[in-house]
Amino acid sequence: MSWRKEERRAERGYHHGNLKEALLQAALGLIAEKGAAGFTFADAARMAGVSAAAPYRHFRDRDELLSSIAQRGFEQFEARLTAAWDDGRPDTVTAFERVGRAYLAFAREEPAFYNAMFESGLPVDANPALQAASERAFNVIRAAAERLAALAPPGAPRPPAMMMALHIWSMAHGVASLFSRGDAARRKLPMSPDELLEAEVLIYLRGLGFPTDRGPPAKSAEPPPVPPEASSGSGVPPGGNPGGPWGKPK
Amino acid sequence: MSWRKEERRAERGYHHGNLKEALLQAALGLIAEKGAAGFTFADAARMAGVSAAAPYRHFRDRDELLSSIAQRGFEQFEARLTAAWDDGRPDTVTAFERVGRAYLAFAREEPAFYNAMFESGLPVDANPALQAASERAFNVIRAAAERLAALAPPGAPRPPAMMMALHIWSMAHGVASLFSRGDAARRKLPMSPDELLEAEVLIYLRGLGFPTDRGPPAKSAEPPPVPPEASSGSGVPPGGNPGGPWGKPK
DNA sequence: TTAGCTATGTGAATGTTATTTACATTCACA
DNA sequence: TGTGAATGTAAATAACATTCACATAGCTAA
Repeated sequence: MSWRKEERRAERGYHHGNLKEALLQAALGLIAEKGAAGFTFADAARMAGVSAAAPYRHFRDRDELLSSIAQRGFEQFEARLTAAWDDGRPDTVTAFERVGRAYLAFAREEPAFYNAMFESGLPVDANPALQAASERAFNVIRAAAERLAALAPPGAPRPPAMMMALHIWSMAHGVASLFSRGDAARRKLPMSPDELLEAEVLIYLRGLGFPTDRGPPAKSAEPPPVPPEASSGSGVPPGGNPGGPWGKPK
Repeated sequence: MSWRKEERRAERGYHHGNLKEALLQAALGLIAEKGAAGFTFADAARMAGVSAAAPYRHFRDRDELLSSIAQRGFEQFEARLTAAWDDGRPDTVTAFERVGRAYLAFAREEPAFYNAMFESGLPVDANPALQAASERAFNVIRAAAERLAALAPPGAPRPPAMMMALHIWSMAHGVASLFSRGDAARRKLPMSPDELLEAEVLIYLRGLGFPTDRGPPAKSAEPPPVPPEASSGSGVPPGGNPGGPWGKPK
């Protein structure tokens, strides 16, 4: 077995050629497996087939690797939220819910990124670049909330968009953290995390006086929703549960 | 400085006398400072004035210490939530909100416990005792939701209490995780985490058709709320913001 | 009281990790 | 083709987690 290292070296020569990227990928895999806490700099190096000191040519230290991953995570996160929002098509509420599902989907499908971003204990606001990336991702939610707020029913007081955005964010993050990942996900729930969040958001919006067209107080102030298009695959039939937020799932 | 160890030994003799508890306390302090990830078994031992091997007489390994802390945390958490709920006095909605504030207060005032419980990456459901303790804490929220659900307005469909409980839990957890602790708390918010959560819950309850007596759709189906009593000190004036969930904070 | 069992600590390994340092190998390019 | 910058390596240091053989103290039964 001890020839492995040499063989790999032979295959690729003294220089790796793409070590930085290889380390990021290795770390991503390790974090997905054992969490950011269990991830080890040495392991990543080993996985990339280089000595334990090599990574220091590309990252100041272990934390910088972690930060890089979180940074990249926020960027992909932003991209997915943006795609889900799709500029509010076909209608604001539908698109808004799609953003929520995208949030959960990201947490589920990219556990390593999500872990690095929200559960690694990284001092996000100590790193300006990270801070900014996180800000940009949040701004997608904020912009969506802005559009939603503008739709406030004529009579009702108009809720501050920022507050709405923070509320939605906290719901999505709460559901994702508690039910949509790792072991806690195994807790027996009466419904899937997606359904749970969807219902939560719908009830919340209704509490703000928005027409959600799927529950009791329905009176659309917006052009009627277009037949649902294929949404970013999130495992939930587009359009949600007919019959209100807590209609029994088929 | 090197006499410290001997002196301490002299003070207490060969046996510590209460090492297990001392280790738990030391760990609690260390986790509060540096997070569960940064906490070190050796440090705890040092802090308690014993050798690095001593702790193994009381805990199988570092993880078991962490689990013990999480366990104890869930117990205190349950106690605080129970006290906040106060069996639904003076009225169900008020008591329910108080539970929410207690959730945030715990996250804020017991960062070490909160960290061990929710952010340490401990496999909660791998440990039956932990699992059970966490369950018991959640049941306080669930019981409260049960009572709230029973109050559902006559005409409206009655929401499943379990779903409500999960929703409230996710809101509280989301706000606590994102805004009520550590560095992220420094994010400039338009309102305090307490106010944020209170508004969120009120809007949500209104969305379920509950009279929240502080917003537009008010028609109490319950004996009118008693003048607010002093609630568990949470920095928010008991009774919340008059003028609706998003009335401008004074 | 005391012999001896048990609980609790101690020091000295072992093996692993993070990180630094001095030195080696390549690459890019003047 | 000579050379400086970039990228790797091995070896060394220091801190941990964990284990093991041995030391002490507390307590109990004779």
